Amino acid sequence: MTSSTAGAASSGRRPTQAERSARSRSALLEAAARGLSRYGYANLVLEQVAREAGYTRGALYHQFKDKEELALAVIEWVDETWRREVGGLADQQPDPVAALLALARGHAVFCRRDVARVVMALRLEFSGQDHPVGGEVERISETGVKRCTRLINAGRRDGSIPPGPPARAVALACMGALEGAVIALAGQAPHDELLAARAVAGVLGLDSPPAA
Amino acid sequence: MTSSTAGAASSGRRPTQAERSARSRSALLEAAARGLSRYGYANLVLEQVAREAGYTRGALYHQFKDKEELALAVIEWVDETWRREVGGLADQQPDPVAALLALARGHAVFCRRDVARVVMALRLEFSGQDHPVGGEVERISETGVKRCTRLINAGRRDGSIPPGPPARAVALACMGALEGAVIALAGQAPHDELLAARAVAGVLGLDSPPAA
DNA sequence: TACCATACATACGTGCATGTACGTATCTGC
DNA sequence: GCAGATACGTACATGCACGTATGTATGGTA
Repeated sequence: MTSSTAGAASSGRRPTQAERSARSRSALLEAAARGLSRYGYANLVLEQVAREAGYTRGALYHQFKDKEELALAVIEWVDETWRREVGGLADQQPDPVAALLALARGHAVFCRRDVARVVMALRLEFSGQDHPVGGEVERISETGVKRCTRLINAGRRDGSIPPGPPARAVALACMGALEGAVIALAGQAPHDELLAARAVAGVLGLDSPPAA
Repeated sequence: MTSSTAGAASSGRRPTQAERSARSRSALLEAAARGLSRYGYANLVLEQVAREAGYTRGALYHQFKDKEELALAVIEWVDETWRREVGGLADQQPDPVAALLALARGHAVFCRRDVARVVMALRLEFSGQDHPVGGEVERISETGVKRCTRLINAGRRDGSIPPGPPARAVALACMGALEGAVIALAGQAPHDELLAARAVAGVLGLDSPPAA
């Protein structure tokens, strides 16, 4: 009965305290993500987060140093998930245009979860300040823009993307339009995918992409 | 010398108290708009608003009942300006597609001022709540979407816009992509106009619009 | 000039959310 | 089983920003 030392994730009758801790952390993280997406950072009330996860603020302050660290953990978690689910999708495309469109569609699907608006909400809330949370959001957004910029430059070299404004400006508009459209649609499947792809295609200066 | 009863807006030596009041109100309103755009509602500190306008909180609470009424006044002011500068531009276009593209370009130009993000910031902050401020923002956003929907339907009837997802979904994506792109570009003239127009054209399913 | 209303500044009270200190229960190594 | 650590709950203290009450000066009016 005490063989719950390792590997007994959901089968072991007695959960080890490491598992308990991880479960608590996950639950709190998910609740915080939902809360941040809905209310933003300033309006996020930690007691509500803890209650929604089935705990009290005591548990929260045991897992995270303070509100800021909680938010940073949420951001990192969302970013990791995004890179896995969306970034990977774009990486295995043959040409730049296909990668950009896959990125758009993947992001739309990714944002069907309520976690969608975390990044944009926090970016808006902290833009201009030099708050650590804002800085982190800015950082991961910047990597996205950079990736987009590289794809645009590649597409322009091989002729699949027409010339136009500086690649960085186009990339900024791309990501912005994508996020804006997806948030406005609020996960209205299945149109979100098509419309997201159309938005980025339009910004890139391409003609209407295939509806499939 | 006491002929400052009426019409002596900026010429009268002694400003009447109605003028003084109006000036104060304008200054406070403008500062509040900048603040809301930068920090959102919750993070907006009224003392900072008043100080930035050259007053104290006393003046602010003399002009506005409370924080909420101040925010509502800002929203109304921004909305009126938008309808005048952007809505009018779209109204005098001959066909629906031209109107939608004019709307995109006009919005981009409109958002070169820092007031740009007020609406989107507040909409994100209050989405899901039933706060009066959020309701008002929702209301004016809805009228924009409705206008866009009508234009899309008209364009589809006359064949200038291809069929696709429900007009309302397309309209939502249109406005979202437009706002997102413009915010991301942060007033980078002159590319913002072109890229905004491209974004909406893409969402509508049109081919690349003229670069002019 | 005397009086009142208005515009604005200052001072105070209050609520709410964060962070911390402390208490309690459950798990692990000996 | 027992001592230590770990997970979590409870209670308290602090700060910050809002809203209000009060004071003061300036403009309008008789």
